[in-house]
Amino acid sequence: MQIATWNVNSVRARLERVLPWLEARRPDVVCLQEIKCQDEQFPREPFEDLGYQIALWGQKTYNGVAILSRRRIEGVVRGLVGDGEGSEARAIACQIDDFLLLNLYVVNGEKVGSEKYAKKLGWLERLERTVAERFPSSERIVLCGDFNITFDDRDVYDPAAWHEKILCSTPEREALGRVMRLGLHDALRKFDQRPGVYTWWDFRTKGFERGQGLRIDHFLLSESALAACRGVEVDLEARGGPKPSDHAPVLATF
DNA sequence: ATGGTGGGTTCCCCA
Repeated sequence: MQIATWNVNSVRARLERVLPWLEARRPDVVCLQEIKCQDEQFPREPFEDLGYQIALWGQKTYNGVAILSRRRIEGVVRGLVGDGEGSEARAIACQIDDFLLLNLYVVNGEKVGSEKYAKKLGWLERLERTVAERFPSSERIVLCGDFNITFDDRDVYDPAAWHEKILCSTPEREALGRVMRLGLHDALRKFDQRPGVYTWWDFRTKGFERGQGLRIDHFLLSESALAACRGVEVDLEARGGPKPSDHAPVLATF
């Protein structure tokens, strides 16, 4: 079983990259973030034609998350504990086989100390409550998506330049750490301890062309899921070529 | 220190 996560930065704008990629890689499950469309605007047919069921929580213009699965999707839950009417579409959960899956698009936070930064920390607190209440660590838990947080300097191309900047600040890392402490493990680090594994590169600075990226897309697994995990791979090829997303897909094999 | 690009919307926001 292979599960992928990919911030596609608009599913409609990315169709010509995502569909051939699905045909080539054929992952069983794909968690998409930033689909940037409402439910009724989601291009269902081409995915269904490839054999995928779809669970989604769309939103106009911003955010939006979707789960594609070749295996039966059960028990779909949108949002986090404490989400109200009008909450942003940033989280969707379901069960597939014996995996409890939570697909996340964490608030970016813009700038340390900003209003959006405070919102990010508040959202992460609700993520912590959600995992504590709905994702018992005794189960096979898979949290994946765009966390918009690096774990440590190995995830950052220029740690000095990014020191205490957004995506790298101590309060963000500690907030994510409190989620991890509920019994989750950073799956990539089971297989690769080296610095320089990145999943996102800024368009504006031509980050990918310069090899300047950050690792902010993660697979966080409970103990039993981690034990079943056989590998985690970033597909760099998908970040190159015409009209790419600014994120590469990450695949976990079980 | 600033702005660069890219996506979606609507005359600008978000990343």
